[in-house]
This record gives sequence, C-alpha cells and structure tokens, in this order.
Amino acid sequence: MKDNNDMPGHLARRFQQIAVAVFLAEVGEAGFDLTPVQYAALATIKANPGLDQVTLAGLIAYDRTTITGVVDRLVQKGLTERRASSRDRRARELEITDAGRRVLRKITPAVESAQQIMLRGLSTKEGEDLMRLLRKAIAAGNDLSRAPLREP
Amino acid sequence: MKDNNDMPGHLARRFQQIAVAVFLAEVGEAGFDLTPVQYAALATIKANPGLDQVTLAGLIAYDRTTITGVVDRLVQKGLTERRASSRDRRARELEITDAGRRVLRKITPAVESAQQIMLRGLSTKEGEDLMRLLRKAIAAGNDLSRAPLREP
DNA sequence: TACTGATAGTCAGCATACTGAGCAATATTC
DNA sequence: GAATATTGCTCAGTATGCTGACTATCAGTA
Repeated sequence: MKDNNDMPGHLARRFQQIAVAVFLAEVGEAGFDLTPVQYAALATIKANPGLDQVTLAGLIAYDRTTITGVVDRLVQKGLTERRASSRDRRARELEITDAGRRVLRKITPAVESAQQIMLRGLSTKEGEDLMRLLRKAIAAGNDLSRAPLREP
Repeated sequence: MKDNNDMPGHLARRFQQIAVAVFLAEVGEAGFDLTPVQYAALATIKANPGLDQVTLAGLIAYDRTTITGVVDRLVQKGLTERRASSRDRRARELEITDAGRRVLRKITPAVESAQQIMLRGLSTKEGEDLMRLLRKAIAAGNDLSRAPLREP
C-alpha cells in the first residue's frame, strides 16, 4: 500500500497542523489570543478599510459562511467594527478599531517568529523553494475549492 | 506589510484547503462518501488489524480526542468494528469489516487521482520536491503539535 | 497490598470549514 | 416598470481539530 508520506494530501494536512500549533504557541506566549484565521482577517481589514465580508473572504480565500463567525469574534474582541453599508444595504463594511491596530502592531514579532519556526527544518533556500512550489500548486488549484482567492 | 503569499502558514492552509476539496470531489464522483481523515484512518486500520485508538492516532498524527469521532463514523457506516480489548479493558481494538475492505479497494483509483490533481500545476520533479520539502519540515516540527506522529 | 502515577478513552466547549438553504436587497432583462 | 437573476449575508447541520477535564484501568512501587 502507498505510504501516507507519499500522499501530498496527507503531507498538506500535517504541515498545516504544525503551522497552526506553532502560530498559537508563539502568539499565546506573547500574551495574545488570536487564531491564524483571525489574524489574517484582521490584517486584511486593516489594509482594506471599509471592505465588505465577501471581498474580505475573497482576499484570503475563506468561505463566505466561515467569515461570518470569524468577524463575529473579531467584533466581540473589540478589534473590528461591522456596520451596514450605505451604498448597498445587503453589505457590511468592516473597519479595524484602534485596539485592533494595537494588537496587530504588537503581535507582529510573534507572527514572524512563528513563520520561521514552522520552517526550521529547512535551509533558507529550501524554505523559499517550498513556498514557491506551494504558491504554484495553489495557483493551479485555486478554483477547485469552494473558497478560491479573488484578486481585487 | 508582508504579503500572505510570503507566509508559509497561509500557504499551508490554502494547499490543505484545495487538497481536501479535490479529495472530496474525486471520491464523491466515484460514488463514495468518505473524508480524507476517514480514509487515512480506515487504511491504517486495515494495515494494522486489532490496533487500539491511541496507536491509530499516533500512526496518522490525529489527536486522540479527534479519533473518537472519526472511528464513531467509520463504525456507523459499517466499515470498522470497535470492540473492547481482552488484555486491556481501557483499550478498544479496531478491525476493518468486509464492507470496509471493499470500499477501500474500490476507492483507491479516486484517491490516487486526487493526489495527482492537487499537484497538477507542478511538473513531476516539482511535485517530488514539494513532497520532500514538506516531509522535511514536518519531521522537524513533529513534536510542535499536540498530535505528533508516533512510529510503531 | 495500598498508593501513586500513567494511560485509554470520552466528553464539553470552542474555532475553523464546508453543504445547502433561505432572506433581503440589488442588477439585469424584457 | 415588472419579472428574473444575482449578490451579500446568515443559519442549520456536519466534520475536523484542539484544550482541558474526567473516569476507568493498568503498572510500578513503597
């Protein structure tokens, strides 16, 4: 039988599992309570003030039904504001709060440290190769998931 | 700000997301209703008859609290039998059923096709490189998650 | 043998992620 | 302008995946 270690799907799952654990450990040690998903959403809201939820989901490739809960929790933590759009009453405009900006600024070292730790078994070149190959595979498979990346 | 595409954690999430979607699509088209997680568990039970849940979890790097539900569903679908161990009354011995064996046999082409599709943007060599780098990064980070791989 | 520690499994609770359905509002077409 | 299609969002349901707590059992030792 084919070994798990020859299955890219299994390797993907394992690497992601480790990536999340490392992120939570580093961020937790720095004294913050933010998941990788919440971090990406918050950073994207900061970079695109006033964007709506569907756009946010497209920019980070989250499912639109997932983003609802993520934003809920960011709002609950006081890091994001969600208000009805004036131009389109279906849409919710998202805005980062001052508290959100503070968290984002203070959390950055932990996030960057996490990205290094999850590659710690690889040389610099190997790490770059891995990211390049992942980007390439992801680009080719982008439309295969329900939540593809959508360029602005 | 650092782009998401420079974050191995984000790339890991995206690749896994696509891998799961491809797996479910291929397996679903073949007429089966089995998740990647359930597939790996079932294949591992078949290869290690009579193993207990903790051992199973270690072989595929699942958390022991996750494996409970996965085995529940395999039992519910009639693909696995779970019975108390005679030597250790805490443990549950797992056994694949004939139906499980049949499903595993028939599902293999779809699973292998899925593994190819999720690498379709890469050349053969690139695919091998990606898997090698993932294996290396995973090996170095194995103990960083709550559910590390445990060799038998 | 009684005590202590470790282990196997489960459970409650929370956070992703998806499917499929539905509602409200906007856009398009006739 | 009315009918139709599309879009933004939410919800119910299911499946991972984790934390932390708990029970039952086993193993080792005083």
